[in-house]
Amino acid sequence: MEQLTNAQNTLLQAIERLKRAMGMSPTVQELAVELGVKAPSVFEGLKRLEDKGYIRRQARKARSIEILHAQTPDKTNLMAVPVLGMVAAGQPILALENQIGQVMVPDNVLRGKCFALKVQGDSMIDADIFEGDYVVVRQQPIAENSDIVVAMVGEEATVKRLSIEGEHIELRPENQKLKPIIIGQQDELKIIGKVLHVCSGVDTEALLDEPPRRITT
Amino acid sequence: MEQLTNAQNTLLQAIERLKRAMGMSPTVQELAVELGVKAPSVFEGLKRLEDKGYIRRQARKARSIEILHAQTPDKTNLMAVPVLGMVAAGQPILALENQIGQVMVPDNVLRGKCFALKVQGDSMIDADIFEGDYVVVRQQPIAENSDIVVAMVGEEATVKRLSIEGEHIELRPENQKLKPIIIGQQDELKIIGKVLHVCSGVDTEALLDEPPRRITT
DNA sequence: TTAAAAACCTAACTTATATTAGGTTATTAG
DNA sequence: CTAATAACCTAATATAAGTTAGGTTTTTAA
Repeated sequence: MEQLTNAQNTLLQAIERLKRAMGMSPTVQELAVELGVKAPSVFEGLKRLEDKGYIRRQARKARSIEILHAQTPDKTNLMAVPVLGMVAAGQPILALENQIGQVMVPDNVLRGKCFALKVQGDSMIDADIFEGDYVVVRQQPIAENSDIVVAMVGEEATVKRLSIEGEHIELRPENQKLKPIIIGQQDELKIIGKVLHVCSGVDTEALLDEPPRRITT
Repeated sequence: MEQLTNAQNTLLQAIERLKRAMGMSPTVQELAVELGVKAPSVFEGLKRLEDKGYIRRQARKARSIEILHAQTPDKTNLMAVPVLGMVAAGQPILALENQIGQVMVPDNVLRGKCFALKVQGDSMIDADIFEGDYVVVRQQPIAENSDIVVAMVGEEATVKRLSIEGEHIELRPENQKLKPIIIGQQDELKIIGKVLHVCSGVDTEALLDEPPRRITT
């Protein structure tokens, strides 16, 4: 990979900085302001960075800079969340209570009192929630229309998308093949909480077959 | 939070879908194509979504839609990476070998053979690497200019930014207060690997003070 | 059933963003 | 020292993206 000049280095770092700060790729002009130069200079610099393979972009598209070789690695902040049991995503099976483990969750998704449940069944696969995944749930007694919730229907816990249309309440699976659970006036529905995040089953096998070699450069 | 109409719901879902697929917020026109309608219709829909508090945007800015209430939660895929020891980010202190634990890392950052090291010292704080953090390292004997690397200088392991200018090699701290380590011709420098990611120290205290209440809705 | 709101359209228009042209001034490598 | 490249500029231009105006049709709620 080809060397970067000073100015190119500064530019690449500015892209990373702004991207982090704004949560989106900066525009050419935003970079120009940040660096105290004019837009065409930035544009030229971007072409060089692209030639050298550090970034990729889509011609004429706004905010389309993709960083291929970040100068500074990203950071993840994980928090442990207790796993309180299983929850059926297909046929409702089991209930909650008693901690059976922990999952790690990026801390920025957590809000309020959270816990996790291991998913059984395949009724939410279109929402990318699969058997063995963990749903991170914010404990709350009320939910809104179209929230994905964990709810008790009678004695069984389930994950579904909540649909409230006036008086008519349904728990809808996210799976073409399955039918909604319609909640009648006399059915007992308890909202346990709202699903904030999904963690896929953890693969604990070591990535490292051999110990790190030490080779002089 | 106010109810969404059908069309608004479809729009919000399309925003989420495109955002995931493209890695950036879609434009009004891209949404129009996706939904098979014209741009002004989308624009109108966006205003409604904003009024109802589901999204936020910056007037006239391209790709500035921020989702405040996602319809479908994000997913994290974590993998366990073995922690092989400590590494000084200030004064080089200790070496590697022998697994002392594991850290969880989002799987998309991993490439090749990876392991983790716990960081000591504060020489890389400007790169957001703090004492107690874990650096995720890709094992490789060669690195490029401006990579953040783990390297052995004599018998000590350290994390620094590698600077190669022709024959002149330096290990530069990312901390205004500290000086670079200059590598002479006879100094022994072994590159252990490149830092791909940083994980902050894990907070294991439970988030849940009380067990989930069950309150009927 | 009827009025209001939502959802859509076409046709501009404005602003933002990317890009080109053509030049000057540093910097770098031989 | 000199030629080449990089880094910058001003001035325009082209295209993308967002927005407005004014209308029709569909849906929703009273």
